[in-house]
Amino acid sequence: MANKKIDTRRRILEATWQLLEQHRGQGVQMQDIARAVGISRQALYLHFTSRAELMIATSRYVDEVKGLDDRLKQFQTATSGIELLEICVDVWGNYIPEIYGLAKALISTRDTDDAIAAAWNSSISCLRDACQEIVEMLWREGNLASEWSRNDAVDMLWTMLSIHNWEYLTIECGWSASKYIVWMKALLTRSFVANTDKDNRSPGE
Amino acid sequence: MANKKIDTRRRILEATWQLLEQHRGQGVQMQDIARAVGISRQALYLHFTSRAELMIATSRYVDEVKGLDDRLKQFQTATSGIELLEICVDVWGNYIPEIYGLAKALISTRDTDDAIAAAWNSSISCLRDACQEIVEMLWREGNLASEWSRNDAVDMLWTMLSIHNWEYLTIECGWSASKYIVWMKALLTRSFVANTDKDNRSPGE
DNA sequence: AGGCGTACTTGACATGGTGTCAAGTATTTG
DNA sequence: CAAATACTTGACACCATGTCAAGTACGCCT
Repeated sequence: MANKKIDTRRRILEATWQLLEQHRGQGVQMQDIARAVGISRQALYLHFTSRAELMIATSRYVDEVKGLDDRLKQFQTATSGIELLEICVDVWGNYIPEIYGLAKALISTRDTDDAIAAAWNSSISCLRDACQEIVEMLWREGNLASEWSRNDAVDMLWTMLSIHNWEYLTIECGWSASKYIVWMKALLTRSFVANTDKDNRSPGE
Repeated sequence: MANKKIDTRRRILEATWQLLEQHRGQGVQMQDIARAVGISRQALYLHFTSRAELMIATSRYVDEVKGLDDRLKQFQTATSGIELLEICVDVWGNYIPEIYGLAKALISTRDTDDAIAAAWNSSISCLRDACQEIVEMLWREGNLASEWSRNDAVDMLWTMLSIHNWEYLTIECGWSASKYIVWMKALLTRSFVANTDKDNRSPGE
């Protein structure tokens, strides 16, 4: 069958992902990946020209399999900016644990590899888009907290949702993934939404 | 003079810091440091047993020279939790640009080197302490936004002030250091302080 | 069955940065 | 003068990535 090569390629991608997740993106060598697949180290280079390319391909593979894009489509069910914000934190907060290792590996090498930096940016651009949508919707409703310009709000919201912040809270502070979701929602709602609960401030201020 | 070695050591630390800042903590090799000092690469090992030790020593040197600890002593002038929070963001926001390169270098190697991880942690522990103080003071005044437990608030506040967030906003989003300070203050005040401006909620809820 | 191509193996070797070692040198100090 | 100090130089080991050449195992086609 002509598909043997394609099949091996897939097994490499799968193994790479698994290993990265298991080791939180650190200390995974070409050696280890080859061993996990059951082929020689050199054979990896028959499928990917370099470690960087393998990483990028893995990122694309995971995008396909896990589909953050698709998940964010749940957005279409939202009827308000606040709801949009909450769905986004839900989706994102549930997504991160599945790709954390890979993400960490990409992030730590992007400083030295432009191709990886580009791959990473394109892979999370949909999060940035989501932030934009949220801010836009809040603003249209007059619910964007008054002090924020729309651009600044997008920047800040996007920064708040960075994987690093998830890492600090869950790994360093020991929060569970669901605790992260609950409190990140609370923080973002307080920070970006003008009218919370009974609290009725005039948007003028 | 018996101080020649000590003097060289100081020049190495200074050069290391300079180079790290210039290159944002990336791609600085032992080679480059030696060249900057005007000694041979091997001579570095007469002063520091490894790259990691040099990094740690540099971190301590910068701590001494720049003294985040001391700067945070301005805290004693604060009369309210809100003021404390604002001073903290001021001090921290003005401090980060001076140590960003070094911090980035430490952060990126701490995953693989326990000694560096420990050094980094101890070096920013005073920030964590400051967060604790702020939350404590807000809470005593009844100004800690009601939904937060004190521990969770400290975790979240500390996360918000991470260097990564500064990096995202200034380097990726192009914000100036002072814009960071202004908006980070705005965000944190909105997020953690119960009574902003004319808004007078009972602290009970 | 014979021949061919694909997918892989094996061993060797280049590269680049870190770290070590031994021998040598220049300057200072008692 | 002699010994100690601070450094130089050249060589080499280590480790992960990446390359190369020669060999092998297997399926497929006629």
